[in-house]
Amino acid sequence: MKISTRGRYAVMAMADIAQQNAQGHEKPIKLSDIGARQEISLNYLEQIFGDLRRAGLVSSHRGAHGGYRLASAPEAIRIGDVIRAVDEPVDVTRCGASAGCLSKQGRCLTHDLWAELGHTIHGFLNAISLTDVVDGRPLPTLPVAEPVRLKDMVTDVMEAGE
Amino acid sequence: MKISTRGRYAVMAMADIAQQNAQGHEKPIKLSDIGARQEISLNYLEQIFGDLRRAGLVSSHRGAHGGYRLASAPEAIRIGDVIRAVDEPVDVTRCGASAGCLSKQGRCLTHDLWAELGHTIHGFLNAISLTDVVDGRPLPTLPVAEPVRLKDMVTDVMEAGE
DNA sequence: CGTAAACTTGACTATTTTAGTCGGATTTAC
DNA sequence: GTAAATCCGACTAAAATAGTCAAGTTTACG
Repeated sequence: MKISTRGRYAVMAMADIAQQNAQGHEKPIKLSDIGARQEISLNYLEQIFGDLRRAGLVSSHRGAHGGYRLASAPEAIRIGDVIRAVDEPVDVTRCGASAGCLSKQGRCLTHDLWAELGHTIHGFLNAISLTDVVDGRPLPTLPVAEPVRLKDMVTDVMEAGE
Repeated sequence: MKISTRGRYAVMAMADIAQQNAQGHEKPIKLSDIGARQEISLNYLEQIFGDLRRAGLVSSHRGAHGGYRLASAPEAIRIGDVIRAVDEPVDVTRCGASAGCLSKQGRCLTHDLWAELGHTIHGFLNAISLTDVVDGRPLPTLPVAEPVRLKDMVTDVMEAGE
């Protein structure tokens, strides 16, 4: 249950571009500069930006004085878009409603749980734009109250993990 | 960005026990039965239940007619507890505020983002008990509206991933 | 007592995923 | 035409994942 460096680097790099270069018609940003600022290897960035370009999130300009630009305004690029572009499996469940996993009963009681967890993660990442990140805007918090139950009030078995 | 089978199996197995055996003083459930119902190898289950027992989530009874019981009422066992017990790194960020990653500025603009994502995932999983899962209760949804912006309304670049 | 049924432990292994690296090809500005 | 950049695909090392296996120990029951 962790995020890959690919996904992290992609978001860092996109935020870097947004920060250098707020609007779309500025000059393109070189990967070597991004790599220097964010401490990411150039070769690895090239690989990642291949995905970002194919996903339509950035446009490239080749040759001398080339580089990358955001393909849309940074307010319109959601973090979820970026992660999905580079980090293929954003699945949380692997039993994609296939044979044997009828969400009715018997096996796979937990099917809905994983599906809903996936929705929660996506919902969070889709609610945040590049601009939110570079401006350091307050991020949405999950306003779900933890279920308070008798047992919890008496013992509180472990300290809520974190 | 996916959940491990260890974590999934642990939740499935705990839900299985809760389902067989709603209250704490029933007879213990054998791993071989759980394995048969949930189609999980006995050897693997043994490994997983070692973690669950050490975390205090189940109690074991050895020997003939032995097996496992939930250590608490199923309403008091949160899914987050189960996953944390078997699936050590529930970290989303790996740059734990260490050198070079001052969340102020410059590098690691994204630090707060990953931290908050972690909180969101934990919050979701902590809000759900074993009982919720076995009873198929409606799960909490993230009530965060997706940010609607001009650009989105015009093009909607990709179809929101899923 | 002995035996079978269960948990307990720890070491071992194979597969997959991750996180890169490397070498070269192509495009473009000057 | 040359240097600066993106592009591309194959390759590799390390780590994590998903198990397996063999040998214990404890307990119920006859």
